[in-house]
Amino acid sequence: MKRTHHCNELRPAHVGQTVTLSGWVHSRRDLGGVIFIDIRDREGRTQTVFDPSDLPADLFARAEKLRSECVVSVTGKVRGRPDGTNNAKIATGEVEVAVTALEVLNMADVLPFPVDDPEVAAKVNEELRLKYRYLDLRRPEMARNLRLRSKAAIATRQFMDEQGFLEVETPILFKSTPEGAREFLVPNRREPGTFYALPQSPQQFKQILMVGGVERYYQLARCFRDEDQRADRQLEFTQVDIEMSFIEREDIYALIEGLLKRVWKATLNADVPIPFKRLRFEEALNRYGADKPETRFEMQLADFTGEFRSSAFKVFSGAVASGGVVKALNAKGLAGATQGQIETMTEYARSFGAKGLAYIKVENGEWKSPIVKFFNDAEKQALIAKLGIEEGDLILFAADQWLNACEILGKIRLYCAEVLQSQGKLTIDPNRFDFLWVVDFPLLSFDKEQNRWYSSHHPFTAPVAEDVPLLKTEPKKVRGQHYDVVVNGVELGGGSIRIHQPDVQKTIFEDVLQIPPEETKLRFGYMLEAFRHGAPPHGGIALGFDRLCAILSGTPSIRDVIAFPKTAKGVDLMTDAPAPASARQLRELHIKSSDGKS
RNA sequence: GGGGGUGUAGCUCAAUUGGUUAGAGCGCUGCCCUGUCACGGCAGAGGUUACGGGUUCGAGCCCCGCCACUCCCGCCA
Repeated sequence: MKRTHHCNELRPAHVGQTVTLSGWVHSRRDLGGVIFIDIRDREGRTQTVFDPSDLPADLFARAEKLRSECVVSVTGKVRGRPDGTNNAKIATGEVEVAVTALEVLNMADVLPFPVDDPEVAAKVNEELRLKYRYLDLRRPEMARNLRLRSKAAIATRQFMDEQGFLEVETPILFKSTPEGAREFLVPNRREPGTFYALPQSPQQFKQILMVGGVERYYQLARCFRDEDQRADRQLEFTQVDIEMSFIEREDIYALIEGLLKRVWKATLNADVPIPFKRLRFEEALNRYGADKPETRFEMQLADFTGEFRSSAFKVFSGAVASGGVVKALNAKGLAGATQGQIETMTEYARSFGAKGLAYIKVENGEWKSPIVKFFNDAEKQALIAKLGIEEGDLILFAADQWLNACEILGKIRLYCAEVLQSQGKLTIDPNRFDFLWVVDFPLLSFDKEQNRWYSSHHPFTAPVAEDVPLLKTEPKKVRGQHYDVVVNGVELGGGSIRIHQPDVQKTIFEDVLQIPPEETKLRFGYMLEAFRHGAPPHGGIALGFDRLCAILSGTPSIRDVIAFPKTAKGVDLMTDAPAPASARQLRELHIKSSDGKS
């Protein structure tokens, strides 16, 4: 037998038993006469003792040769530690195993980076961690993340099963639907010049499943998007994909609240209060400057459009005159912001097309600002009243079209919070989870360059029933039956009630989105046809499972909750994928590469 | 596609204004050590300063190029 107990199991109650532990050499302390070796497995670690007075010389000699991360199996007797030598840092710290037999299952080369010291290991260059991912995964932090992810997946499946959902797998080899994210194409060997595409999401299949009478579908679905990556975006990722028939928005809210409550309980033993708050899209932008508001701190935006409509400060009154708004934010206690910090904020504003960033520093009872000389008393009083201006505050302004002004200050709000946190002036409890729904999104957005409307979410989103008459007259005012679930400023997922009437869907495609009928037929014909054969009303949602796990694990990067993630350029540093294909493979696939490499 | 950051020993980092032989801790190797758990002590090895150019009497440091990683914008229906 290679193991009788795992390495986080032995307690004083086991004293006297003969046990066998298997695992990795976590650390070795060779005192010359006696050697202590901590054996580590995925559960924890246990100290073993090699005492030469009890051991054959050759066994002791082999123990002397062990080094970090060798794989061993040791047998010995559990005993209590001598007085004063307990180790309170580990769960097995009251006992040790007096070794009588050692089997070296495998030696290990010297490590490229340490895995035993959490503080050092956490700082190791990620490039190195990814190249030697198998070592990285041995670190307790990473092992914990994988375990958390597994627990979250199991809790999801149990909950969805209890709620009567069927897990249905949908194809990975799908058809290109050239709208939305760039897709990965897979050449078809059987017919030159034709391609599959990997799905960006199972969206169309899950709707078809509703037409197929499944009624309640879910899947932990792998999705693929060939877009540039971020800390929270990978080329391939997993979403909890859900679709239900005969429901309204409220049913989805209740389902997801129940699901997230279950997942948080199962993984962190945390109690998530439900129901979640709800914020209208417009309100989220007006108050937090984002459609995924971070609500764990206040610092809300205020509106001064009315107050500055006829201001002597032309930047503000001019913005209002051209249909824009004036918004402001009070970063309490940030009057001491450095020039560099102000510059960073100004860059945020510029990246949204603003010319600059107006601000007021309130220091020594004075308003220090290049613009305050343009303000009259009424304007100043309005600022004081609405923003609660006090000594030490930093006031920041955005004057622009509504969405832009909100988003500029939204970005700056988050940046200010970061700075205030680093200065110890703002504390955000890392164990606090602020869930909320963002609702009442506009169904459509206008693309100025192409002079046409496009779907804010996707073209299958149903309009709010009472807004349907506005579709052809005032598209801007039509609200979609769309909803996003947000936690701590992270968009965890989104979904909608779908259009199930073929005529409404056709109107959206052809009249509103102005996709030519023949193209509609080519791209979505099978869906429209399916909807003509008895499509139930339905709706659904997709949750970003990697993001969910990252939140649970308390890490900002989803790479830390994916066993084998890719770099920003889409490279797997361990396997070196992607790699050139052989000439023979290309020939079979009827592919000619134009880069000259193959 | 664009902007910012990083790259020095196996790992984490330092190196004054451009100035001697590029240092430290950990790790590694050897020796010593019977109660350590960040074991301790002594000694030692280990460097194309990512890479390619340039300026200079002299470059880890300045300039140009390039590569990798990373953060952000664009993009992500």
